[in-house]
Amino acid sequence: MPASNLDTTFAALADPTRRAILARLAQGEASVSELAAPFAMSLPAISKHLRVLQRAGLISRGRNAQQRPCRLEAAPLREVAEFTEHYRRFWDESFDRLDEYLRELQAGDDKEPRRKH
Amino acid sequence: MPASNLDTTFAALADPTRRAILARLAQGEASVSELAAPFAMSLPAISKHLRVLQRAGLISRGRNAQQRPCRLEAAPLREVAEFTEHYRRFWDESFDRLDEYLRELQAGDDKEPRRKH
DNA sequence: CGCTTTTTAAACCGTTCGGTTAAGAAACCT
DNA sequence: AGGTTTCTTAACCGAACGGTTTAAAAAGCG
Repeated sequence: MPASNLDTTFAALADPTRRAILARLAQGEASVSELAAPFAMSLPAISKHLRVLQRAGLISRGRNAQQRPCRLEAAPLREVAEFTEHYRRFWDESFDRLDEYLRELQAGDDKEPRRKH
Repeated sequence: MPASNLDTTFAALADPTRRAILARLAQGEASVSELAAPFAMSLPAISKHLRVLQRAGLISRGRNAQQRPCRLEAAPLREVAEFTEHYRRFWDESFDRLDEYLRELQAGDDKEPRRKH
Protein backbone atom coordinates (compact mmCIF):
# COMPACT_ATOMS: atom_id res chain seq x y z
CA MET A 1 0.00 0.00 0.00
CA PRO A 2 1.72 3.10 -1.26
CA ALA A 3 1.96 5.94 1.18
CA SER A 4 0.04 9.05 0.24
CA ASN A 5 1.73 12.42 0.43
CA LEU A 6 0.02 13.19 3.73
CA ASP A 7 1.30 9.87 5.07
CA THR A 8 4.90 10.72 4.31
CA THR A 9 4.53 14.36 5.33
CA PHE A 10 3.07 13.55 8.72
CA ALA A 11 5.59 10.77 9.25
CA ALA A 12 8.43 13.15 8.43
CA LEU A 13 7.06 15.74 10.84
CA ALA A 14 6.67 13.23 13.67
CA ASP A 15 10.36 13.43 14.57
CA PRO A 16 11.59 16.38 16.67
CA THR A 17 15.01 16.38 15.01
CA ARG A 18 13.41 16.78 11.62
CA ARG A 19 11.10 19.55 12.82
CA ALA A 20 14.11 21.34 14.29
CA ILE A 21 15.88 21.03 10.96
CA LEU A 22 12.90 22.60 9.22
CA ALA A 23 12.85 25.41 11.77
CA ARG A 24 16.51 26.02 11.09
CA LEU A 25 15.94 26.04 7.34
CA ALA A 26 13.21 28.63 7.76
CA GLN A 27 16.08 31.03 8.40
CA GLY A 28 17.87 30.16 5.19
CA GLU A 29 19.80 27.50 3.35
CA ALA A 30 22.28 25.39 5.27
CA SER A 31 24.76 22.62 4.60
CA VAL A 32 24.47 19.18 6.17
CA SER A 33 27.22 19.87 8.69
CA GLU A 34 25.63 23.15 9.69
CA LEU A 35 22.34 21.40 10.21
CA ALA A 36 23.99 18.63 12.20
CA ALA A 37 25.89 20.93 14.55
CA PRO A 38 23.14 21.45 17.18
CA PHE A 39 22.45 17.74 17.56
CA ALA A 40 24.21 15.11 19.63
CA MET A 41 24.12 12.50 16.93
CA SER A 42 26.30 11.30 14.11
CA LEU A 43 26.40 12.84 10.68
CA PRO A 44 24.93 9.77 8.97
CA ALA A 45 21.92 10.05 11.28
CA ILE A 46 21.35 13.61 10.12
CA SER A 47 21.87 12.52 6.53
CA LYS A 48 19.10 9.98 6.97
CA HIS A 49 16.77 12.58 8.43
CA LEU A 50 17.46 14.82 5.46
CA ARG A 51 16.62 12.02 3.07
CA VAL A 52 13.29 11.51 4.86
CA LEU A 53 12.57 15.23 4.60
CA GLN A 54 13.51 15.27 0.95
CA ARG A 55 11.35 12.25 0.06
CA ALA A 56 8.48 14.04 1.80
CA GLY A 57 9.13 17.07 -0.42
CA LEU A 58 9.88 19.24 2.61
CA ILE A 59 13.39 20.16 1.50
CA SER A 60 15.32 20.36 -1.74
CA ARG A 61 19.04 20.09 -2.19
CA GLY A 62 21.67 21.75 -4.32
CA ARG A 63 25.39 21.53 -4.95
CA ASN A 64 28.07 23.87 -3.77
CA ALA A 65 31.52 22.27 -3.97
CA GLN A 66 31.45 19.41 -1.47
CA GLN A 67 28.40 20.80 0.25
CA ARG A 68 24.85 19.76 -0.49
CA PRO A 69 22.92 22.80 0.75
CA CYS A 70 19.37 22.21 1.93
CA ARG A 71 16.46 24.53 1.31
CA LEU A 72 13.02 24.50 2.88
CA GLU A 73 10.12 23.51 0.62
CA ALA A 74 6.91 24.36 2.37
CA ALA A 75 4.35 23.08 -0.12
CA PRO A 76 3.57 19.89 1.83
CA LEU A 77 3.01 21.99 4.93
CA ARG A 78 0.32 23.80 3.04
CA GLU A 79 -1.45 20.49 2.56
CA VAL A 80 -1.12 19.84 6.27
CA ALA A 81 -2.64 23.23 7.00
CA GLU A 82 -5.52 22.46 4.65
CA PHE A 83 -6.04 19.16 6.42
CA THR A 84 -6.32 20.83 9.81
CA GLU A 85 -8.66 23.50 8.45
CA HIS A 86 -11.32 20.84 8.00
CA TYR A 87 -11.34 20.45 11.77
CA ARG A 88 -11.07 24.09 12.77
CA ARG A 89 -14.69 24.35 13.83
CA PHE A 90 -14.13 21.53 16.31
CA TRP A 91 -11.36 23.21 18.21
CA ASP A 92 -13.19 26.51 17.97
CA GLU A 93 -16.11 24.77 19.62
CA SER A 94 -14.06 23.25 22.39
CA PHE A 95 -12.34 26.58 22.96
CA ASP A 96 -15.74 28.15 23.40
CA ARG A 97 -16.65 25.51 25.94
CA LEU A 98 -13.34 25.96 27.74
CA ASP A 99 -13.73 29.73 27.65
CA GLU A 100 -17.19 29.48 29.13
CA TYR A 101 -15.93 27.12 31.80
CA LEU A 102 -13.07 29.41 32.76
CA ARG A 103 -15.38 32.39 32.97
CA GLU A 104 -17.65 30.46 35.28
CA LEU A 105 -14.68 29.61 37.47
CA GLN A 106 -13.52 33.19 37.73
CA ALA A 107 -16.97 34.71 38.05
CA GLY A 108 -16.59 35.01 41.81
CA ASP A 109 -13.21 36.73 42.28
CA ASP A 110 -12.94 38.68 39.06
CA LYS A 111 -12.76 42.44 39.49
CA GLU A 112 -15.04 42.86 36.53
CA PRO A 113 -17.18 39.78 36.79
CA ARG A 114 -18.59 38.89 33.43
CA ARG A 115 -22.03 37.42 33.62
CA LYS A 116 -22.85 34.88 31.02
CA HIS A 117 -25.47 35.99 28.57
CA MET B 1 12.64 11.04 26.91
CA PRO B 2 8.92 11.61 26.61
CA ALA B 3 7.60 12.34 23.16
CA SER B 4 6.26 15.84 22.80
CA ASN B 5 2.66 16.58 21.91
CA LEU B 6 3.56 17.26 18.32
CA ASP B 7 5.51 14.03 18.12
CA THR B 8 2.57 11.87 19.08
CA THR B 9 0.08 13.98 17.16
CA PHE B 10 2.02 13.83 13.90
CA ALA B 11 2.73 10.14 14.40
CA ALA B 12 -0.96 9.47 14.94
CA LEU B 13 -1.87 11.43 11.82
CA ALA B 14 0.69 9.62 9.68
CA ASP B 15 -1.61 6.62 9.20
CA PRO B 16 -4.41 6.81 6.61
CA THR B 17 -6.70 4.54 8.62
CA ARG B 18 -6.45 6.86 11.59
CA ARG B 19 -7.08 9.95 9.47
CA ALA B 20 -10.13 8.25 7.99
CA ILE B 21 -11.37 7.51 11.49
CA LEU B 22 -10.99 11.16 12.43
CA ALA B 23 -12.86 12.19 9.28
CA ARG B 24 -15.67 9.84 10.23
CA LEU B 25 -15.78 11.20 13.77
CA ALA B 26 -16.10 14.71 12.40
CA GLN B 27 -19.65 13.69 11.53
CA GLY B 28 -20.44 12.60 15.05
CA GLU B 29 -19.76 10.01 17.72
CA ALA B 30 -19.38 6.40 16.67
CA SER B 31 -18.82 3.03 18.27
CA VAL B 32 -15.76 0.91 17.58
CA SER B 33 -17.66 -1.46 15.31
CA GLU B 34 -19.13 1.42 13.35
CA LEU B 35 -15.67 2.87 12.91
CA ALA B 36 -14.27 -0.50 11.89
CA ALA B 37 -16.95 -1.25 9.30
CA PRO B 38 -15.34 0.57 6.31
CA PHE B 39 -11.97 -1.12 6.74
CA ALA B 40 -10.75 -4.51 5.62
CA MET B 41 -8.97 -5.27 8.85
CA SER B 42 -9.70 -6.97 12.13
CA LEU B 43 -11.39 -5.33 15.08
CA PRO B 44 -8.26 -5.51 17.26
CA ALA B 45 -6.38 -3.58 14.61
CA ILE B 46 -8.96 -0.81 14.80
CA SER B 47 -8.84 -0.97 18.58
CA LYS B 48 -5.11 -0.35 18.42
CA HIS B 49 -5.58 2.60 16.10
CA LEU B 50 -8.11 4.05 18.50
CA ARG B 51 -5.69 3.70 21.37
CA VAL B 52 -3.06 5.57 19.38
CA LEU B 53 -5.56 8.34 18.65
CA GLN B 54 -6.61 8.49 22.27
CA ARG B 55 -3.06 8.67 23.59
CA ALA B 56 -2.50 11.51 21.14
CA GLY B 57 -5.52 13.27 22.62
CA LEU B 58 -7.32 13.21 19.27
CA ILE B 59 -10.31 11.25 20.53
CA SER B 60 -12.03 10.63 23.84
CA ARG B 61 -14.14 7.67 24.76
CA GLY B 62 -17.28 7.06 26.73
CA ARG B 63 -19.46 4.16 27.82
CA ASN B 64 -22.82 3.19 26.45
CA ALA B 65 -23.73 -0.35 27.42
CA GLN B 66 -21.20 -2.58 25.65
CA GLN B 67 -20.18 0.19 23.31
CA ARG B 68 -17.26 2.51 23.87
CA PRO B 69 -18.29 5.48 21.75
CA CYS B 70 -15.51 7.64 20.33
CA ARG B 71 -15.65 11.37 20.03
CA LEU B 72 -13.34 13.68 18.13
CA GLU B 73 -11.07 15.92 20.21
CA ALA B 74 -9.56 18.49 17.91
CA ALA B 75 -7.31 20.40 20.29
CA PRO B 76 -4.09 18.72 19.08
CA LEU B 77 -5.04 19.61 15.51
CA ARG B 78 -5.05 23.22 16.57
CA GLU B 79 -1.41 22.82 17.60
CA VAL B 80 -0.66 21.29 14.23
CA ALA B 81 -2.33 24.24 12.52
CA GLU B 82 -0.26 26.63 14.60
CA PHE B 83 2.87 24.74 13.63
CA THR B 84 2.14 25.08 9.94
CA GLU B 85 1.27 28.76 10.33
CA HIS B 86 4.93 29.44 11.09
CA TYR B 87 5.70 28.32 7.55
CA ARG B 88 2.80 29.93 5.74
CA ARG B 89 4.92 32.70 4.29
CA PHE B 90 7.09 30.11 2.57
CA TRP B 91 4.28 28.62 0.54
CA ASP B 92 2.68 32.03 0.04
CA GLU B 93 5.95 33.40 -1.29
CA SER B 94 6.82 30.88 -3.95
CA PHE B 95 4.15 29.51 -6.18
CA ASP B 96 6.75 28.55 -8.74
CA ARG B 97 8.35 26.08 -6.40
CA LEU B 98 4.91 24.76 -5.46
CA ASP B 99 4.33 24.02 -9.12
CA GLU B 100 7.64 22.25 -9.26
CA TYR B 101 6.73 20.19 -6.22
CA LEU B 102 3.38 19.20 -7.65
CA ARG B 103 5.01 18.18 -10.89
CA GLU B 104 7.46 16.02 -8.97
CA LEU B 105 4.55 14.52 -7.10
CA GLN B 106 2.78 13.70 -10.33
CA ALA B 107 5.91 12.16 -11.79
CA GLY B 108 6.40 9.91 -8.80
CA ASP B 109 2.80 8.70 -8.80
CA ASP B 110 3.22 6.20 -11.58
CA LYS B 111 2.74 3.16 -9.43
CA GLU B 112 0.98 4.78 -6.54
CA PRO B 113 -2.36 6.15 -7.66
CA ARG B 114 -3.17 9.52 -6.24
CA ARG B 115 -5.51 9.36 -3.30
CA LYS B 116 -8.37 11.67 -2.63
CA HIS B 117 -7.96 15.36 -1.98
C1' DC C 1 48.82 12.73 -8.02
C1' DG C 2 47.93 12.05 -2.93
C1' DC C 3 45.31 14.42 1.02
C1' DT C 4 41.51 16.69 3.24
C1' DT C 5 36.64 17.93 3.60
C1' DT C 6 31.92 16.91 3.13
C1' DT C 7 28.44 13.82 2.59
C1' DT C 8 26.45 9.35 1.70
C1' DA C 9 26.20 4.16 1.57
C1' DA C 10 26.31 -0.36 3.86
C1' DA C 11 25.72 -3.31 7.42
C1' DC C 12 24.04 -3.96 11.75
C1' DC C 13 21.16 -3.53 16.12
C1' DG C 14 17.31 -2.84 19.25
C1' DT C 15 12.66 -0.83 19.28
C1' DT C 16 8.39 0.44 17.44
C1' DC C 17 4.62 -0.20 14.09
C1' DG C 18 0.77 -2.29 11.91
C1' DG C 19 -1.28 -6.22 11.30
C1' DT C 20 -2.85 -11.15 12.60
C1' DT C 21 -5.25 -14.95 15.66
C1' DA C 22 -6.94 -16.55 19.94
C1' DA C 23 -8.50 -15.70 24.29
C1' DG C 24 -10.46 -12.66 28.01
C1' DA C 25 -13.67 -8.86 29.96
C1' DA C 26 -17.64 -6.32 30.50
C1' DA C 27 -22.17 -5.27 29.86
C1' DC C 28 -26.59 -6.81 28.19
C1' DC C 29 -30.55 -10.24 27.64
C1' DT C 30 -33.35 -13.86 28.46
C1' DA D 1 -27.15 -18.76 35.71
C1' DG D 2 -25.88 -19.17 30.56
C1' DG D 3 -25.31 -16.97 26.21
C1' DT D 4 -24.57 -12.97 23.06
C1' DT D 5 -22.56 -8.74 21.77
C1' DT D 6 -18.89 -5.50 21.97
C1' DC D 7 -14.47 -4.46 22.72
C1' DT D 8 -9.65 -5.22 24.55
C1' DT D 9 -5.55 -7.91 25.80
C1' DA D 10 -1.79 -11.14 24.77
C1' DA D 11 1.33 -13.22 21.96
C1' DC D 12 3.34 -13.28 17.78
C1' DC D 13 5.21 -11.78 13.13
C1' DG D 14 7.49 -9.15 9.45
C1' DA D 15 8.73 -4.58 8.13
C1' DA D 16 10.12 0.04 9.10
C1' DC D 17 12.45 3.36 12.24
C1' DG D 18 16.25 5.73 14.45
C1' DG D 19 20.46 5.28 15.71
C1' DT D 20 25.44 3.38 15.43
C1' DT D 21 30.21 2.30 13.12
C1' DT D 22 32.88 1.58 9.19
C1' DA D 23 33.86 2.56 4.65
C1' DA D 24 33.38 4.81 0.32
C1' DA D 25 32.32 8.55 -2.99
C1' DA D 26 32.78 13.35 -4.75
C1' DA D 27 34.79 17.68 -4.90
C1' DG D 28 38.57 20.98 -3.77
C1' DC D 29 43.57 21.73 -2.81
C1' DG D 30 48.70 21.00 -1.77
